[in-house]
Amino acid sequence: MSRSGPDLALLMLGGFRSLVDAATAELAARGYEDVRPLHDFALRAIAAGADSASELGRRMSVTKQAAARTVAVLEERGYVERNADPADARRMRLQISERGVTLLRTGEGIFNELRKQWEQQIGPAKLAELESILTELVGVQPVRVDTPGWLARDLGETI
Amino acid sequence: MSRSGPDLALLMLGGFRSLVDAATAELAARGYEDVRPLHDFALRAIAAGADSASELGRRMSVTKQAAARTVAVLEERGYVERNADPADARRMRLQISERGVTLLRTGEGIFNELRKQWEQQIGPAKLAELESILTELVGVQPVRVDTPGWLARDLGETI
DNA sequence: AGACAACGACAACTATGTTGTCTATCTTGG
DNA sequence: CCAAGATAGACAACATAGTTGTCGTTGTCT
Repeated sequence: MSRSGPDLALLMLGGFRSLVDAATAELAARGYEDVRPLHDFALRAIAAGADSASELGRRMSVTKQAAARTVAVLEERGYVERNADPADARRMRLQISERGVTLLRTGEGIFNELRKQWEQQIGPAKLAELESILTELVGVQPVRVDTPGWLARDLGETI
Repeated sequence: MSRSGPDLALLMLGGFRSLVDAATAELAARGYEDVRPLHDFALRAIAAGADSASELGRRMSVTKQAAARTVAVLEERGYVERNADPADARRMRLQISERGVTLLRTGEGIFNELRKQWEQQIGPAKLAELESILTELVGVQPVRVDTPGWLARDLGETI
């Protein structure tokens, strides 16, 4: 009780990490060893309509150069495809590959399983309350995921 | 309602970022422009008893080399002092400087203010509930802060 | 005394970000 | 209808984290 401000921040970081670490480890176990959380977020942004590197950069609040490099990695690993845009010769249209789609589905499934585990741990009412309070505080606007670094690391091994 | 697993993770990330971004910006405004969240965490670990680079590395779940570099930065910026340990010639004893102490105090105050803002926004009962639920889920064990990258970035400018 | 462990330093590498510059291409307004 | 400006993507240089591996010095323990 009477927790301090810093503790509150750390609690939320802990919750986030707890989920993301577990999800990353599980993804690795299912054969997606080359995926970092950052890649998942980028892929989601592409799925949500960021169909060019520059646009992806905007959505992730990152420079287009950084976005282009993330795209290059994703392409190299077979999660997205880049095709020339027939309507605009400057652009390379991004498309999620089949492998990318199954990755997204798998990731979503894993997160949902983790959420279910939490639900069993504390009960549906409390989980709903947690989500409701967080939503009230953080808002419903999309969270910025311009989150380089540890989000980008392979956390599975370090546990 | 019926939020998904990924959303839950993002909500907690959002909450954490919201606090940390605001705190970093406020610290910068108060004259601590060269401080990243990572530095604050490291300083707290040193204050909590990590009095050598290797020990700091252990506490932050990071290699001693990485810890030594963080220490070097903190020393360069005047937040910690390194003195030869009279009892062990291999070690450099870490001590938080006066400036470091005031930084820690200031940071703590800012986080507490932010927490108070949240309290006013949603009411003390809900905040207590939030903390209680998170504690139940995340546990009381210290959260690992081996969090390179965006935690280390100067988030104040990018808002 | 000798074997082993630990501290801190150095070097090389990875991953992600940034700014700045450049070319090619689109768009728009006089 | 063409010149000026905006935008897409690429390249290069650099910053800030992290990692592994190696090494010399110093403690510790049998």
